[in-house]
Amino acid sequence: MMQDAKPDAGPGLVQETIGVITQHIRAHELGPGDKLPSESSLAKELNISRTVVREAFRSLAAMRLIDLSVGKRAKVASIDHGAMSLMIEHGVITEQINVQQIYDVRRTIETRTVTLAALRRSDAEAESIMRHALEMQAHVDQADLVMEHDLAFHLDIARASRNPVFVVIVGAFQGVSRQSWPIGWKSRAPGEERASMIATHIGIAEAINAGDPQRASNLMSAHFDDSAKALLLAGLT
Amino acid sequence: MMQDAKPDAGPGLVQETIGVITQHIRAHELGPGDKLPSESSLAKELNISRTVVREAFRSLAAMRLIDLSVGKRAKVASIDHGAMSLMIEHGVITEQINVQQIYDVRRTIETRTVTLAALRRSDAEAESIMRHALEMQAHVDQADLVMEHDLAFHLDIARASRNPVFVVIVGAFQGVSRQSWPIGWKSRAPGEERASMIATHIGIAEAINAGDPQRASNLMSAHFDDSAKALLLAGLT
DNA sequence: TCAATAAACCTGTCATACAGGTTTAAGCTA
DNA sequence: TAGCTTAAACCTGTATGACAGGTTTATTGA
Repeated sequence: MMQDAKPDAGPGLVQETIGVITQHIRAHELGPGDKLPSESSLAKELNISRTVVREAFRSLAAMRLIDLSVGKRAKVASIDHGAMSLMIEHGVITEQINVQQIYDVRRTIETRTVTLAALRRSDAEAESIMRHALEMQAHVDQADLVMEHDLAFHLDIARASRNPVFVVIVGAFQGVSRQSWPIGWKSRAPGEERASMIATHIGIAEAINAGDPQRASNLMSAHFDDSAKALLLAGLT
Repeated sequence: MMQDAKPDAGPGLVQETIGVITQHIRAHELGPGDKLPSESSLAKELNISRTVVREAFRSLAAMRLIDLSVGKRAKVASIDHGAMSLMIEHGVITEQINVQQIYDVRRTIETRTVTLAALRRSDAEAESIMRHALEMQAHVDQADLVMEHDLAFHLDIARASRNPVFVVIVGAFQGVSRQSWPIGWKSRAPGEERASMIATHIGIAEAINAGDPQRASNLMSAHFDDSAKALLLAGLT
């Protein structure tokens, strides 16, 4: 099926094996859910040890290109933001990225997703988005609930954009957002300021429901201006 | 230093070990270049086999959170688009993402990077961007050269935005762009159409150099409209 | 003091083994 | 013969031990 991997010192056997596997997916036009060869069969075929194949599989699983589970064969995976989440978190932890930069990216992406959502959303999507906004309002006293519905709100909007790349990117930022969110929340005074922040979410949901991309986009942009400012006031560079 | 990993069947030893290592980076505030414990010492410390530690290291290396090299200890890595490139490519190959969707994301991101570049670029950056545009013009007969300078042009603009997240995202799309670029190029008639496409790049470079974010952004947006249309005409969904 | 050399350490790969989980095949029953 | 049960075959997760190089550290000799 596939040729032997050359015993090349350069990239390393594992790296080459990763290449062989991705090539295999390409060549056989595998899609999500399709099964890959077993570790042992690959090892025999490529004349390498199972150790190497395993490390290649692990690498691909780390990038979420394949799914592993015990006893069963590896499967081609659906796209998912898990790996990208970790990368972003790592960038923040090692101080290569700061929170303001993330908010700039989020604003850029999400003013687009909200525009597309207003144009393309299904009725069910519009309703789900609105529901999250209303839940935020209903539980304004429970920060954790507000946060979860806030995150779900933004992710649902990305989904309604019908572009999976936006979904992945928005999802990828949720990990770090979970950490900075409480800071922004605390920096807003209970009462007026918090209510206004939630009102903006409801306004966005209404604009999406009304199919008004311009208004949705303006509100989203204002929301991010506001959030970035709140974090800045709280001392988050 | 760290506690034993519980023999939990749930996430698996490797997954847990990945957690331990990222926690270690966090706890010790390690930055890019800092060294991690050796495989054997980690294995002994966590009472697990070196096999497990190795697979955890490989996973982190696949996500580009750490760098491995033979003989030397693993180091914390700088952010880099390698893993995200593979993820995107995988999404395209498995038909979970199409080229038009990628162009929408690129347009969204790059109308922002070009705006920031016009505001923040150093003189050296403005010059480098312009140079790539001029090289495209100078080698209009050699498609591969035009493409490489085109890609470098866009990446340099992202760098000039001074936001590493944009750089990673733009870089991540270059892999797939390399595959669709020739299609778009061929769909443009030699002479007028190709010259006009390159002229747009020069116009963008000029706008960045002139510090005119509005014009830069408009030109970039027009460029992506044009490119997406060219690919559509060539039959690329 | 400094440079050459040896020792200690480290990663990459291999072979083997075994405990479970999963799929497949065989066999048995009705 | 159809359907269910059970055993065999297969597969992944983890452990152990081994050895070839590459790298760092310590030693030694001038």
